[in-house]
Amino acid sequence: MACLCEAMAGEDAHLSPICIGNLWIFQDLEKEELVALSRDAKRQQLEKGALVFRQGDPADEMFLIKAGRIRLDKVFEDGSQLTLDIRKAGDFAGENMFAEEGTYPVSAVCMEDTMTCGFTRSQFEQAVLAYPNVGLQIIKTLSQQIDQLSSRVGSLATPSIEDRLFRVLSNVAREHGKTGEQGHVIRFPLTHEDLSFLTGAHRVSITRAMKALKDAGKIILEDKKMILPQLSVA
Amino acid sequence: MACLCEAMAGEDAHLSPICIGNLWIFQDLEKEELVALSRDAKRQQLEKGALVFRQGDPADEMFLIKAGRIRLDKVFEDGSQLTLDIRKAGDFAGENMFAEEGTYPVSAVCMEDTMTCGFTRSQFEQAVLAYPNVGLQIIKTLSQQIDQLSSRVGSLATPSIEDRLFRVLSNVAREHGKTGEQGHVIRFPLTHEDLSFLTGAHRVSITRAMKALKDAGKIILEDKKMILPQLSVA
DNA sequence: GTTCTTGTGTAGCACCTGCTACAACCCCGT
DNA sequence: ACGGGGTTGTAGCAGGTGCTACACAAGAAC
Repeated sequence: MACLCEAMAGEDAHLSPICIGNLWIFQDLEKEELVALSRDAKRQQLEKGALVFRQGDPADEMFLIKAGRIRLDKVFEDGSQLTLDIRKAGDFAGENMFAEEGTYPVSAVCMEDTMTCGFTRSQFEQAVLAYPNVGLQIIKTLSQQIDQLSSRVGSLATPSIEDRLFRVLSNVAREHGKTGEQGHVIRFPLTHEDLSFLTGAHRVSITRAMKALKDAGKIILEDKKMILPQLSVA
Repeated sequence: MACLCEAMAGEDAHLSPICIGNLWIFQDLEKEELVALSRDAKRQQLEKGALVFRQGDPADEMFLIKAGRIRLDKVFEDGSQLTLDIRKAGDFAGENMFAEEGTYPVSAVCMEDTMTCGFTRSQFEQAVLAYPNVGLQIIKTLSQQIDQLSSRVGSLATPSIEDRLFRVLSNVAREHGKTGEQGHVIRFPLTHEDLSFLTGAHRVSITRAMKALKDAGKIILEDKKMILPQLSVA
């Protein structure tokens, strides 16, 4: 099935091969349904730094990331900020719309130029009711997210910043990294400030910990890439 | 509908009013279906300290907590231990069985004498396929869990133990507490060791932080209950 | 090139936390 | 009443972390 996104983005865009048309979640939908969903989906092109949605906004839409990378930031009552997750092309953002409450608990910030494909809650609910297997697929996806979040909770509970940082980097590498000869490789830049929001640690402490990890050989910096040699097994 | 659990547990048991028969998740099931599910469900009575399931065990069953309280513990590669969540009567445990992998990522420990009602993955999948709305309900539940976990990630990112502890207690109070005149009240005992596993902090640091919170008037200890006065609004 | 911005590295200090050790306490069963 | 196990509280020390301030490097904009 032809993907409308390609037509919109142009030929030069690096789109995720995953389109609503061939997305595994919708594998059981009938052709007419797919066409309908695909037609109604709202495409959006956003450049680096733009917000897909803002924490506190009413949540009635969910986004498939066609290209780019999105950071999920949460600001707490005391003003502290934290990055809960980083999503890549093929992932979702805004799945919180399933909950009844109706506001996004985080802000979605584009870390790169990004293209999204949006669906409303009602579109999804109709799809689930018509094709129960769609529901099962989503349930599995959400379960996996819970697993990831649990592991993230574990990372943050580590007292030592160095260990904490390494765990966070390992998670990022597993999610976004490609497995090279030397281990997992993170191919996009993460500033020390980014990492401080991911670990909940002070920026300067990150610099210290990074130096320690480099000296210990646990990470290798090349160009703008980061290599985690010890992660080859996991 | 009569609840088979009551017959099993006896009249004196303090059961959750929520039974598989009247559980909101299954509100749309036909009577025969309910009877079938209810009949096939495996009841289990466990005393304090017992394990419902163990981290690493193959996960093909999910448990509705009829009575009691269950702690979800995770042990990490480095040996450190952490309590990810506390579930009460009416909640689920083991929803990770939805993910494909097939092993529980945590251990479920009974904090009190507990009664559970177990369902297998296939039972659930059949129910979802037959009654799509069941799938929607589960999706919403899982979404809410993701929200909770996110807030937990935020709690653990706080550098100050005192703040971290207070956030953790607030979460527990919101989940398990009853709203009294003075604010939220936690009615079951939590040892400092329990709290250290919940916050990822040293036991002695918990004692220090508890003292500070008491002195600051943020928490009040009475008998075995804990009162959070400032949480009246949230 | 120059300037501005953003990111990185270093230094030093106050404070907090982890850790060990031990004392006091409470509850429970004998 | 008397132990005994588990829980809570106190003390002191070493080390790590947060924080501020500043110097330096890299890259973008002009």
